[in-house]
Amino acid sequence: MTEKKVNKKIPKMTIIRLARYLNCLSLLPRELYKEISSKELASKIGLKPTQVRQDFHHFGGFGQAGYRYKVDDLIKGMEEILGLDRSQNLIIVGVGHLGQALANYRKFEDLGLRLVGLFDTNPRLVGMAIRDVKVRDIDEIPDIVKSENVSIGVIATPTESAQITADLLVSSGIRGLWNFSPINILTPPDVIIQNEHLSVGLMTLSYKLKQIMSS
Amino acid sequence: MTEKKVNKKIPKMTIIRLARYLNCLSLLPRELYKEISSKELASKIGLKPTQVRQDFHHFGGFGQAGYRYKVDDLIKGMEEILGLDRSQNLIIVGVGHLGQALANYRKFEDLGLRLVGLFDTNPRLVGMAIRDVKVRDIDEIPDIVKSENVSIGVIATPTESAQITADLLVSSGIRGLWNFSPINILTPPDVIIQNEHLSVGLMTLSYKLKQIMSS
DNA sequence: TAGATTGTTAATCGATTAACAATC
DNA sequence: TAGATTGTTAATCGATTAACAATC
Repeated sequence: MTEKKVNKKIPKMTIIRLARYLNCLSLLPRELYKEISSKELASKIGLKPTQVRQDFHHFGGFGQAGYRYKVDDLIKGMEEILGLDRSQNLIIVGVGHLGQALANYRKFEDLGLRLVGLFDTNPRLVGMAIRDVKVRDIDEIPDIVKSENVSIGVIATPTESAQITADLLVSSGIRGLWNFSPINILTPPDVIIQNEHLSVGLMTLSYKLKQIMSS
Repeated sequence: MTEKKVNKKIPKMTIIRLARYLNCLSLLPRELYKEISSKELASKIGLKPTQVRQDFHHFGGFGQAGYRYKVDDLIKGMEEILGLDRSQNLIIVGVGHLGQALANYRKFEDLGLRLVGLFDTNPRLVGMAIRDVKVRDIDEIPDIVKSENVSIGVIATPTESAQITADLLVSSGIRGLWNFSPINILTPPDVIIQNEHLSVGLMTLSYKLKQIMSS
C-alpha cells in the first residue's frame, strides 16, 4: 500500500471504526485467526461486510481480491494509519482513583504508548510509585514534558482543576489531551482534545433503555 | 410539547448531542444563564446554531419563535427525553480503582441515578463501604437486583470476568449494561449495552495528532 | 420598524449499502 | 467450474446546512 488516496479526506466515523477493528483484532486468539474475512470481522462488531471493505478502501485496501485478509497485515496497516507505530510518551495528571485506574491500564503498551509520568498536587501522593512510575508534583510537568518528549497528556483531575491543568499541559508543549473531566476544555486550535465524557454514554444508555421499555 | 413527532425515529447522533447539550447546560452558572440562544449553545460545543435547532425540532422544539430558549425548559425537556426524569437504580461490579472512581462519580445524582450496590469477588473488599454503599459478594447480585429494582449494571471488572459478569447481570434481570472492559460482550438482543471502550478514544486521538504533525 | 430569534422546509452534502467485476 | 472473496463504482439513504417565514 503506497501513499495513494490519503489526500481524499477520511470520514471520522471510518477512523473510529478502524480503532474498533484494531481493538477487536488484537483480542483475537492469533493461532485461530491468521486470516479473517470482511464478513467475519463485520459480524464481530455488528457491522455489514461492505462497510468494512468500504472503510478499508479509503486506504487502498488491505488485501487482495479472492483472498481473505491477513490479520497481521490488518493490524500492521491500522497501527500505521492510527500513528501507533512509533512509540509515543504520555503522562497522567491527577492520581485519584481514576488516575490510578488509568496508570494500571494494560492497553497502553499494546498501543505503543509509554507512561512516563504521574502528577498530583497532593503531597501524600507525591513520591509514591505505580508500576515503577513516580508520582511527582505538577510543578515538574514542564521539565518532564521536555526531557521525555511527551506527546499526550491525560487529564484525570477533579473538574475544578481541569482547565488549569490543560493550560499547564499546553504551555508545556503538549498537543494532545485526553480529557476525563465533564467540562469542555478550551484550548488553542492546534491542540487536539479527546473528550471522554462519561455522562454522555450513560445518558444515551438511559435513552435506549427507555425506548425498549416503552415498546 | 405533546407526544407528537416521537414516531419519526430520532437519529442516534441527535441523541448523543442531546446528552452533550444537557451536560453543557447543567454546568452553566444558572444566575447568568436563565435563557440561551441556539447560537450561544452551539458555540459552546463547537456546532452550528442550525444543527441545534434541527436537533430540537425532532422533538417539536423547546422554545418559541422570537424568544430565546429558557434553560430550565431545555433541561427539563431533555431529561424527560433521555429517561432521566424518573430515578433509576444502578450497581457497579468490580471495585478496583475504576470501580471506586465510578462509585465516587458525582454525576450520578445529577442524572437521577442512584447507586444501590457495589460487588466484588475479593473477600478483602467485601464488607467495605464507599459513600455509604456496602461492597457485597457477587453472589448477592440477583437478590439486590430484585429488591432494589436495579435497571443498570456497570461492568468494571477485569477483562477476563467481563463476559461472565454480563451473563450474571442479564440473568438477574438487568436490561442495561455500561461496559468498561475492552471486549465486545455478547448479550440477548433485548439487552442494551453501552460500551466505554477507552482505547478507541485514545486511538482516534493518536490519529488526529499524527495528522496535525504531518501537515 | 429593524434586529434577533425559533421553527420548518428544502437543498446540499456525506456516509452507507448494493451491485458487480476481478481474482483466487 | 462453482463458490467465496476483495476492490470499486454507483445507488440509496440519512444527516447537516441553508434559506426563510413567523414571531417577538
